[in-house]
Amino acid sequence: MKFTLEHQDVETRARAGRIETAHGNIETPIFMPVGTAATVKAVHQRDLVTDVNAQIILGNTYHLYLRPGLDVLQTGGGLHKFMGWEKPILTDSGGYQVHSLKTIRKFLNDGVVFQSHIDGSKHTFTPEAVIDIQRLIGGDIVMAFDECTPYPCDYDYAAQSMKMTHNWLKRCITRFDETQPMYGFEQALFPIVQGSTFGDLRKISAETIAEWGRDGNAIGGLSVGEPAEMMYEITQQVCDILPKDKPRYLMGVGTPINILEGIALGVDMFDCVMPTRNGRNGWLFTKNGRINIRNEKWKNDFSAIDENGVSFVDTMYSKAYLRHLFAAGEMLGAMIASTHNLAFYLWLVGEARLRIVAGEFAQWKKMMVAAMDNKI
RNA sequence: GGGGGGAUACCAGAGCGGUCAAAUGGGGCAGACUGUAAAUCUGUUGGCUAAGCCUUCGGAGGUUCGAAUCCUCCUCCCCCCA
Repeated sequence: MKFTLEHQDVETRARAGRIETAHGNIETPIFMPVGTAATVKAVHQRDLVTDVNAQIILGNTYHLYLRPGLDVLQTGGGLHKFMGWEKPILTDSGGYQVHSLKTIRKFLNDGVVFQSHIDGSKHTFTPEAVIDIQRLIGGDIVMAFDECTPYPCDYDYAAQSMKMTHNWLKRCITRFDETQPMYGFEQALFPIVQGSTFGDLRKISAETIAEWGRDGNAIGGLSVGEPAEMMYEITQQVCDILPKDKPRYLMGVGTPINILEGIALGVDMFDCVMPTRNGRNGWLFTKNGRINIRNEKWKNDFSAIDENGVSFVDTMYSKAYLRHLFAAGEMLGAMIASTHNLAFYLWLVGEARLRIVAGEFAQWKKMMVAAMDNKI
């Protein structure tokens, strides 16, 4: 994997770059649709390419390990082949499940045991196992095993958790470097900065992660409920420590405004379930703010879903029609909304890139944040 | 012609003397959602000058301290037998 920094904004820390992978290039800043279980929910792989303009998507170690399982994935030739997706894939390690499945997991001395949310069976995830699984899944970028700490989080817990994540990282790197990819193309391992909301811990963690000199670096443990300003503050602090010549990935972020702010702080990669999950729940993101398409006010509004939208669904269907689909519980509603939201997110980061290159990012960002910061 | 059952809020449907402005679903309205245990979850759903009051359980009258609940008549629906 190779990262080239192409433009550095002068007014902000924003940058434009290019990541080269075996499955094609990624122009940064980029948003990566989340496809946990070998599907970006409610969106065809074809539409992700032709309409959403996705350049890379996510998969999830924990979920894919449980279903379809490693045998199927290996026999199917890895995740790309299995799901019919030829562009890059990043797999999350299961570190987020350590956080979100806290009621059905326990820490062990050398990892975590999960009780499957599907059938209750027990499965042990060590750093080594997580690397082995990600080798088998075959993502272009794989993530180190970490604990995504909750918010709020007391200092002692955060410090201890950070130490554990650093320890796990060392073991992940050892395992990664002593094993080979299984499908004939290169994989890259990204470590993850933790430290919760504590500046001194974040500093230690960012420096520790930077020293490993991996192909890219991630910031985890944010967007878990803390105020946005706190998230920005930590992101800035960490970005200033992480190497400039490697991509920076802010995990799990966020709203369109979060993403613009993140770009301004020097983040290159983002992912979030919001465009798809909120889309399935009737929430649309637009340049002028967000709308809840289920609201009665759209009942007789036959105007395009998004007159200025870049997706084919935006002008093909009306608000009244989309509202009807949600009211009727028709699955096409979720598909249209998800496609729209993802296309908007990808447009947003693509436009940000153009503005960075043109030297007008700061001004454009200010205008966009003001325009999007409301409910229509 | 004879016998029986029933009418409850937007819909369906509990309740069968006071603890009933009335269970529960559905529908309606609104909200939440940030490395996906989510096509999920939550709130709300008679009115008002709102810790109280007013009008509601097919219609009219009655019994009772008190009626959606008991009685009488009326209207309308459904089932069974001829």
